[in-house]
Amino acid sequence: MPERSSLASTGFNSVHDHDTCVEDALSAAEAVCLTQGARLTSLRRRVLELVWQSHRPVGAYAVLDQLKREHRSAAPPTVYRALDFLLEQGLVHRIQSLNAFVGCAHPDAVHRGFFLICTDCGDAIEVEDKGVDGAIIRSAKRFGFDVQSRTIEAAGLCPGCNVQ
Amino acid sequence: MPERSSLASTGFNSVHDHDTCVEDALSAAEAVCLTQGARLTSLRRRVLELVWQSHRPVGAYAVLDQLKREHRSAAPPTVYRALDFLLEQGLVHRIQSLNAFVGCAHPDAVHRGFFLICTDCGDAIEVEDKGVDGAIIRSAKRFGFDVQSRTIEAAGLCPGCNVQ
DNA sequence: GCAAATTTCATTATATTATAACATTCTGCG
DNA sequence: CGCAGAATGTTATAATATAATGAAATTTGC
Repeated sequence: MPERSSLASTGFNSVHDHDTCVEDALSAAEAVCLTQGARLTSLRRRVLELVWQSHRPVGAYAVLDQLKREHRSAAPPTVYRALDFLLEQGLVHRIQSLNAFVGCAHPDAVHRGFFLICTDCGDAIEVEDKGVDGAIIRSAKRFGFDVQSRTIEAAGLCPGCNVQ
Repeated sequence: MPERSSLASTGFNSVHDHDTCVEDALSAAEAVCLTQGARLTSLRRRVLELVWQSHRPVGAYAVLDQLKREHRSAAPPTVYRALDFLLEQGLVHRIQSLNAFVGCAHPDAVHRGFFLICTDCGDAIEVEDKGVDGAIIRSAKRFGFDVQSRTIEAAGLCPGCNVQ
């Protein structure tokens, strides 16, 4: 049974303070929504913030548990609707192999990233790599397959957890 | 709501008869289990067969619905235990983006395949491509990340469904 | 400003996917 | 046979996600 309320941060890929990351992400989100004419309501903003409070992918119900503390009416649809909005805007990603969500590291740029997920500490980093995407597209083309979206997730050990 | 009992085949990548594929897969499964000293019981064999009766990924409960027709005591653990066994033996794969399962096209060989999943007809094909895997490994190495398993799934339109 | 239209959110219920826990049966083997 | 371990039966429940309906808030057009 996975723990459901671990929103603490570790961040094996941190280059700077995590709180700063979250602030940056929220600012970027405001900008994206302004550009798109999308409404980043306080509820949606708060959900984004909760997702961002960890480098780890967090489950919808872990977010819900947090949200309930300050928002009595919060229920599953509350969180799922907010997450759907954030997914649409490209502000969060879904990690299919974990049924969990993580803040998007590059919400303003078009990107085709993938995830490295540490099986030990649970942290996930989003990696940009045209090579991976290109290889998939080329491979698909050989079958006449028109790729529209990708799910690329690698599980393993991050440098911090991979001690000898 | 996805239909739960559509075990019919279409197979956009078929090079030969699908029934033959299933027979081949079952024979290969027997061989693999013999080699591994694993017990392909009639229940497990039947679950593998049900999974194979479609090129489409099938949900555990769709398999269960079928299984119940001939096996009154079948319950969720029945199917999940059989699927776990088949996954361990590399005889089926899990499609994370669909919470579904599909027969492995190459159960006897070590492989690092990925999936092309048609959003229209639902068919999935398993593609072998060292380039994709290599690109991921290289990318991970730059972060000092040790990759142990991958989930690579591309959704889009297969040639049959991608008509102009 | 104000009413209509639209979007967002609340609320309740339920669907879908997956596992826990323990009992029973089966199988291989000495 | 009779034991040990594996496989399956059985019941219950956990974890994830959505349906459906109505109320409230926000935007839009006038």
